[in-house]
Amino acid sequence: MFVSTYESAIDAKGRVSIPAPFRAELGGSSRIFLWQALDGSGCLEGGGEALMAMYRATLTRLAPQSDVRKVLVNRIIAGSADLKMDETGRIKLPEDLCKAAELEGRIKFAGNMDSFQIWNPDKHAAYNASMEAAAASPDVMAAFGRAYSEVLHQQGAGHYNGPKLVEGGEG
Amino acid sequence: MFVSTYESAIDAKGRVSIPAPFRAELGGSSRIFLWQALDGSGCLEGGGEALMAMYRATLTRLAPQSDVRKVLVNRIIAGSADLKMDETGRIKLPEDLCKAAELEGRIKFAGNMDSFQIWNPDKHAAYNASMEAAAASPDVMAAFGRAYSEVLHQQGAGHYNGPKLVEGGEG
DNA sequence: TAGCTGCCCATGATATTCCAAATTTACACA
DNA sequence: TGTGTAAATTTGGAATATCATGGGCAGCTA
Repeated sequence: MFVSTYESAIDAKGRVSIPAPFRAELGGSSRIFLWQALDGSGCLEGGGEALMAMYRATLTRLAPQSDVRKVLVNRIIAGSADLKMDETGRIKLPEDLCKAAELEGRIKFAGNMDSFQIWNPDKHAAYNASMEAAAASPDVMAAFGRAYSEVLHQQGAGHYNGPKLVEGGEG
Repeated sequence: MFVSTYESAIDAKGRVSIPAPFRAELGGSSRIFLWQALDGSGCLEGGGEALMAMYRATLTRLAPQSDVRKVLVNRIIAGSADLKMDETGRIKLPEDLCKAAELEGRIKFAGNMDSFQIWNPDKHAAYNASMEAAAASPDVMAAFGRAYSEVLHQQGAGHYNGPKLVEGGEG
């Protein structure tokens, strides 16, 4: 799982180092997909072959000529850059994606569970601030609590059954 | 899987280079099929032998004299150009398909999972814009979220059971 | 014979790979 | 707890390979 936030820099050639913990999450593959986040937040979203395989399976479930599928295929499949990390774990960010997300100089990598995000640092700070404010809302915590309970029931017949649930990965 | 979007040019002889990543996706075969997209979007759709084999199997499942089968055979089988890439990965676009899709000068190759599309750049930009607007719709994200959950459930029997869910493939 | 087509090579631009230095982080030992 | 050593990671830059594209030539077709 992609966790935590890291800062990195774009060098003169447009290359950026993927944070080492995120690289480990890619499972040895050096292929990375990047696209503009669908929510209009202005960041890029990215993942590896595993995520793209999941998305492919997801999109295949949607009706072939449906508007929803067309939109998602356009944004995620056609809209993705298909990149390859070099030996030292760097990728070259495509010009158009940099422009779309206003990336220049330094950038932020933010974990997003199955995927990660790439942010303009200023935008990320603003986003963080809005999230911090929203987190105080009782609705948020209530929804979280309900979902958490459901998962507990589903997994262990109502009881927590070990650290495996949250640790997730091997070393 | 055909992913990402690439730009290419039609040269004086009517030739276009297939983007190298798409060539790789054709699995060594130099045979390419091209036809007008069925959805009326005005682009061409194309693929290799693998896709055509899938289509053949699909069409064979339909009742022999059914209208549906006739229509699809007419559009996809009879309507296809059967092209061969040269040594440098180029094909010659047939006149009629160029005219139908208004291709001239520069064109766009857009990945479409199992197939790819060929677009007039202006039309593609307009299509992208409409897709981007539609992507913001809550309905689209909701449909995507539901389908994604279903895939997760299918793979993990409804509970989170470690990183396998996102690793998905072989190493 | 003229035009089209397929095949070949040349070339510039771009991207990828490789090498090496600098910085940071982790670890062991005092 | 502080310090030194080792490892890993992040950088910078250059060499190399790949790719898109233009043009030439021979053979086929009309």
